[in-house]
Amino acid sequence: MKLMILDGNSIVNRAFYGVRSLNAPDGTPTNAIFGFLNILQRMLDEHKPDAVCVSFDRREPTFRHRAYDGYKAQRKGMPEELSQQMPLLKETLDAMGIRRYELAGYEADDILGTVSVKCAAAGWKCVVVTGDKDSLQLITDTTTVCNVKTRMGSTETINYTPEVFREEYGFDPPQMVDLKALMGDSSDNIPGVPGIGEKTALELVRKYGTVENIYADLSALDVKEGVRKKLAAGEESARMSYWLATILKEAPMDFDPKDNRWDHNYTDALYSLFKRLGFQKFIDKWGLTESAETPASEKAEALPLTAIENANLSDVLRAVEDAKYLAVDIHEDADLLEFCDGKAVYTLGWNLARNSYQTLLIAVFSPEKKKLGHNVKELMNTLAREGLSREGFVFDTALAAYLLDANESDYPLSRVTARYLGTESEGAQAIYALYPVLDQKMKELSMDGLYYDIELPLCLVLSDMEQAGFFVDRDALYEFGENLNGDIERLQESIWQHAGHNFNINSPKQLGEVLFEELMLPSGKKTKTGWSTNIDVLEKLRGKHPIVDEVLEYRTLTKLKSTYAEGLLKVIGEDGRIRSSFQMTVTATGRLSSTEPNLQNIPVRKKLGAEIRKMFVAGPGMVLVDADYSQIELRLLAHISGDEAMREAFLSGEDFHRVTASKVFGVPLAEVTTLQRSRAKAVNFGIVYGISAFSLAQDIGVFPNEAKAYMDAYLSKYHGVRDYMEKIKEQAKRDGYVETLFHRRRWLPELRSSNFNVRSFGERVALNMPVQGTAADVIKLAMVNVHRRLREEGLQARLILQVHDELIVECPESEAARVQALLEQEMENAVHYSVPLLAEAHVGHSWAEAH
DNA sequence: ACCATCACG
DNA sequence: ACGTACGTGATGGTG
Repeated sequence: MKLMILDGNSIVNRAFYGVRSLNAPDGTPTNAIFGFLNILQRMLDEHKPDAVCVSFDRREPTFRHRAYDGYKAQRKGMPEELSQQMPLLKETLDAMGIRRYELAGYEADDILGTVSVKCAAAGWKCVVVTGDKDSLQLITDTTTVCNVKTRMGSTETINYTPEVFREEYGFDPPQMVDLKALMGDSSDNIPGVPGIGEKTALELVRKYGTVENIYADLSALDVKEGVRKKLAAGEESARMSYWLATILKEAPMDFDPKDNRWDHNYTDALYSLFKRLGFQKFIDKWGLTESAETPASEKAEALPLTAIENANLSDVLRAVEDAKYLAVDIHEDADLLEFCDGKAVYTLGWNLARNSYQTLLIAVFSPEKKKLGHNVKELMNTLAREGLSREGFVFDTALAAYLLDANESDYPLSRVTARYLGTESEGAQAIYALYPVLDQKMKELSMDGLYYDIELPLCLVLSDMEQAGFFVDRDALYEFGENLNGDIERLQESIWQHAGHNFNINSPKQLGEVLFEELMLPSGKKTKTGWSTNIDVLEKLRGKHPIVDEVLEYRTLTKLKSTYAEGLLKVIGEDGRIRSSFQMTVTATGRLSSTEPNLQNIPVRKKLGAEIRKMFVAGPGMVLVDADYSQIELRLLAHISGDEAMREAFLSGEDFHRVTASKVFGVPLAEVTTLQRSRAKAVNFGIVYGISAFSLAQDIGVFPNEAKAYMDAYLSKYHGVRDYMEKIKEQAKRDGYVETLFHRRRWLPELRSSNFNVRSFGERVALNMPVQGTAADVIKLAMVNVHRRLREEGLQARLILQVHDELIVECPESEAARVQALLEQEMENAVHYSVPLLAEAHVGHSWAEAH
């Protein structure tokens, strides 16, 4: 027999921070309950226990508080959003028939300890489910501890048996107490020994076993003097911590595992409770049915479904005519057209619709008819292929969901409804129901301007760009690829010769073996799944062996051959144009991305690669106009931070990297050397990314202390930037998100991580996102304005590509000068900030020429 | 499916 | 003491 006990407080906390923003239809937050149930379900599936129960902390002080004033003194109360979910969670467990245990004066941990011992006495196995490491001390042959981690939305578990524990820690489970006694635990306010961190504590426990042994004879320990001193000074604290960290196994409670037997014995109340919470997912999954007492008003309202094929067409047309707005859903793969006017859902096969229902389609997709969609840009592409109008879209539910949380990997309708309606539904009715909810949220978060004036109008701009495509000189590209063959083969032969045998040079594994084991090249240190052979490593090996240069060149050439020559040739259309797809809901910062193919990473930095851009050309009789922003991110940083020195540098019109170099190196502007300028440039970029001195050093090839001196000089000259860096991190920690000047938001769950690296990453993102994101907002706005003006002014010019700070327009030669001016004007005047934005446009027949 | 690598801003 | 720059996508190798 097996009993599973969950550490209620610990799991609900994990759930709260792991699942964001979920509300019941009445607005009550439900994310913690939802997450808890997901974890519970997973644990039930995984462990298949015969009995289940949950332990909770109580508010009253415990025996530990009474004995030690500092204990959890600084424990923060739960966030309001979580504490209001606790009674509902308990109600849910009651309705599920799962027992709860709480004990005044004791913690949930003590209940876990006591229950695990009572299970053992009764001959039961016990599984303790918790998100904390403390309970690992309870592991025995009959008690396993299942540690639950939520990592950015997904849940991972580790089942600790005594063997697994020993493997990871190098000592036995009860010694967890000794470890905590030495290292302490800041979240529980267990002090440990001042000055002793995790590393040292682990080492001590592995070597000496217990606190008792360590203090039996301090002088006999084989440790550094400093450690011995800290141990001596901290003895009292260590003994107190030992006691605080020890989980009690004989809390005064009546407990018999038999009383907790559970086999999906839900009560009637569960259905109506889940209805109230909007947990349709669990109602469906667990096959819950309505009990007699559920009020009729709470039933889900499925609108009547009309199959248009069998209906009176004039009735349908009248409904379309009368509708204030229509939610529209097209699935070409499933051959389905569906729309909803709030009163009924109408369906029709898409192929049938496009072949035999033109009148209806024209009515539904007339520019005047207000429409809602999910992924409107895709919908527009479908309509464009049918020659239908793409105007009149007033809402895109996927786009709104992306603005509300840009961290999701994608936004299927079912996920969006689950999150914002609490019911997992799909189709036109779901889109219709989402509209008022998401529109309201846009306004609440002040995103309505960004949403309605930029993102939504951008759908049509991007749809046009995707339709247009970029003309490519197919023959030249083919020849370029073929011309690489000779060199690639020559390099391959020579590399094999050096190695003394044939091997796959494209395999980092095989290459690593050749370089570092056979040729015994030095400093093959970087490892993860083997030797690292990336460009940084190889650059350092230059000159040590002729094979190195050859491998680097081989890599360059094969990259060009496979990704660019062969890769692009595969996707050139019959008309000689390449049509990329621009993704609006992918990046966390608000940038676009480009796929199938990616036209935002066409080579330019190296000479040979840049050849490729000569093959991206204007169509016959046309030219390209290419405009890019000059240092838009640094200009925005100057504006956002309000740094006076940085603003002045831009206003002066001088070369900004040169000015920076002059400040950092303390030399007159005219005396700045090329090297100084390039280092200052690296610092400028690094600052935008939230760099460390170490990485800057790595980047520019100086010692870290020198890099640090540069950064210190930089931040003292641009002290507004330093203040901004502090301020934004503070704000991000307080609010849990950062935003752009247009209120585009990025949530930063990383800042709450207990992992140093994850947290540091969150801080760098907090610095970078407002800058990178605002630049994305600005160019998107410029695109919308450019697109509108080109049409208003009756030009044939068309936007065909955006590369983050660059726009490319294709137009008849006769329009070139006008388009050039128009682009510069719209890009520079998209916004007016305290630092001017500069854009420069060039005309040419190829991308290389116009850039 | 995941990693390593490398192309871009 | 940690481990070392933000944001993407395509490719080839590997298990």
